[in-house]
Amino acid sequence: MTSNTRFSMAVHIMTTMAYLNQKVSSGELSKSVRTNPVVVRRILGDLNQAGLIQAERGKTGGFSLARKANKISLLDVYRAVMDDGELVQLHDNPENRICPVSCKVRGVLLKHLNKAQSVYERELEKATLADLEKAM
Amino acid sequence: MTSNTRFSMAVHIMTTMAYLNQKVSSGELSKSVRTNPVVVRRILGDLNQAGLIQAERGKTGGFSLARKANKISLLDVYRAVMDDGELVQLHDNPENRICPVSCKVRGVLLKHLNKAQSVYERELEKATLADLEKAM
DNA sequence: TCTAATTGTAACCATACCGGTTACCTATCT
DNA sequence: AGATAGGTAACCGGTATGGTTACAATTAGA
Repeated sequence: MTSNTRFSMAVHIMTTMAYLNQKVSSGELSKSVRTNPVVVRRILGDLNQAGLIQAERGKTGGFSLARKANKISLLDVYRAVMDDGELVQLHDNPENRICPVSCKVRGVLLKHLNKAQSVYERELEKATLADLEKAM
Repeated sequence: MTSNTRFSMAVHIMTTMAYLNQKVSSGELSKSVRTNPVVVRRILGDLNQAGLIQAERGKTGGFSLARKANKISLLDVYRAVMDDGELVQLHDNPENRICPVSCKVRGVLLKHLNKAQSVYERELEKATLADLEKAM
């Protein structure tokens, strides 16, 4: 394991919600994703905190989208679910002060990575749950 | 751990090689990265297989860039070092055949992820080791 | 020919993280 | 009160990662 497929599952969950277009329980969603309801609820918790869904407790409880599907982008979902949204990590070994490269590389590399991530995110922003739902 | 910082280390290593502009041993490189020489050699192995560097064995052995620094992009390094170059993984739970979303989401999502990754990589392609080396 | 320095690998380890699972509390409707 | 749902904490097994040790293979040079 270790690959972090939460974003993929979150999109699956959200698309299912957009598709059904009514209140859904974590149990039902877990059947579509084919995993444990607790796993689904954990992800739904993040989506809820991000304000992308509404959660109702108690009997007859369940989850529904907080906005129309065409107003929720893949980037919204990505940000809600990925704690550290960095696609690529820097190594964090201590600097070797007598080596200029050791002191400066990461800063310079980070700028390029940030730019790349920015265009990546702008791409995710273009697609909405409505786009996905239409393709189902 | 578990974050996969090999790309960052590889860029560090390659930039150091561009900066010094002469044959370097894994021992020297490891001092700049501040890690174990074996870790450096493992990464150098990938870079070598990708044809980005040349390795010489034996006493007086060491590593040098296979091309000029302005002909090696960050994407070259990324591809050399990341086995599975996918920035984001799909979950691989089995499909629920009676649910259209379960059957189709991943395919549709994958298209968007591929497009996003494509622009990400095009961005990495723009920067070369020469650009990084100049900033040291 | 012998020695020293270096690359190339295999093996092993501790750590961290992930998704799955169980268990239980809380909230809410009937 | 009972049933059904969300919310969360705790724990587990599997696995990837970077670090480390050890050692074989290669090569230059005394």
